[in-house]
Amino acid sequence: MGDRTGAERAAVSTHPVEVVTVTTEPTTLVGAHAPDWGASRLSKTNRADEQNGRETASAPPSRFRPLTERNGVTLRQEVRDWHDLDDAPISWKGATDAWGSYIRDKEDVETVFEDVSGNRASGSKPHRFDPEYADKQYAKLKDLERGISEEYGKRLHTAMLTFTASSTDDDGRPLPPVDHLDGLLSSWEAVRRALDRALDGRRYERLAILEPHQSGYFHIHMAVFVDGPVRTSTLAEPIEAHVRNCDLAEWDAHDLDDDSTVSVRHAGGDRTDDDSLDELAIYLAEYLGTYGDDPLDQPEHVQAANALLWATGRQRWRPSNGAQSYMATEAREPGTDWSVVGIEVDGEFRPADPENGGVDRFTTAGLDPPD
DNA sequence: CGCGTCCAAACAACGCGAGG
DNA sequence: CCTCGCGTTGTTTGGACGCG
Repeated sequence: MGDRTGAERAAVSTHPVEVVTVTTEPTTLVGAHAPDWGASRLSKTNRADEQNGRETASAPPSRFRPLTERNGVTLRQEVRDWHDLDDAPISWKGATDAWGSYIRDKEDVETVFEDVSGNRASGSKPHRFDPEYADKQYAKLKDLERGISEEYGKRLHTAMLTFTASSTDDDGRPLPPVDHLDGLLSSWEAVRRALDRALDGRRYERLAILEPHQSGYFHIHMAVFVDGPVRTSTLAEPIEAHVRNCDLAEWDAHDLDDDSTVSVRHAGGDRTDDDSLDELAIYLAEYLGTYGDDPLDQPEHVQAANALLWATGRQRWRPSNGAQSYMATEAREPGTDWSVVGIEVDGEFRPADPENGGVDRFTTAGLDPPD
């Protein structure tokens, strides 16, 4: 990883002027002047151009679809099509590029802070696409494994459920990716309810995660941890609920006899059974940190999928509350006496922009007639 | 009664900001 | 590196309820 970072830094150092410029306007970038930055920052997109230049030739048609064709979808300002009079979104490919710019700007800002200030002011918090964040998630996953296996002991059974949705319309045309994602999740309430009722009276936790397919479209993997034995037929109920309630879900993609749809394992049976849990960890870890330190080094379809999460604000991990408590990282002791810094607040301090609490968004409109 | 949705409260995530 | 706060959005949860 040191090599990659080194090469990256070297690349950055060849454009010192641009880097300095960036630090002066990190807020402008995501603020009111966002419409301009696509054009004014072409010089900054060198790395992306290299990658996209390679990918463009083989870019699937889906990348040229708009993010959504529906009204009332709230997305980041960065993926707004400012050339359109209506509030329409840009293409999937454009959104992926915008996501890449966002990632790159974060890196640049952090780097320059260290260079200029000299007093190690250190960069901002890592965003959720940073490998550091992925490391934390992986650590949390291991905490979940350990905690739940200790708690359930030999009774622990694990299951993996897979939920998919067709990424093409009736004519075989690739769907707008946000519409596909929303469609995929449209059955979520029913699925969760079905699972809860199917396992009524039994103790269980779950962790669902959105994972990109090779196409860049998402599917859902749900790990279920049950205190006691479970039949596959029991866990087929949430699958059935999904197919019933998700318009894009087809039965042929949810074969209940297929191990990839529903698989149950008795994790606590034998002595050398940590395999199944490790299998789960490895399985999920494939999408966490295996592509190196740089989010922009990840495969194109992973970046495209991340761009969707970024544009929509969707969260990738969907743990049950109980699972979440197992994943809680080292709760801070309230009794610890550490010298209280106490920011100079007492009502005096106010943020520069109290109006927006984080991300600028817009809502699509005028795309098609409402039902 | 099975199934699905609607709702509100509570919690967590996320992106921003600041300090030592 | 660590620690905070703030504001908005996303998600879980369980009760309630409508429907066939």
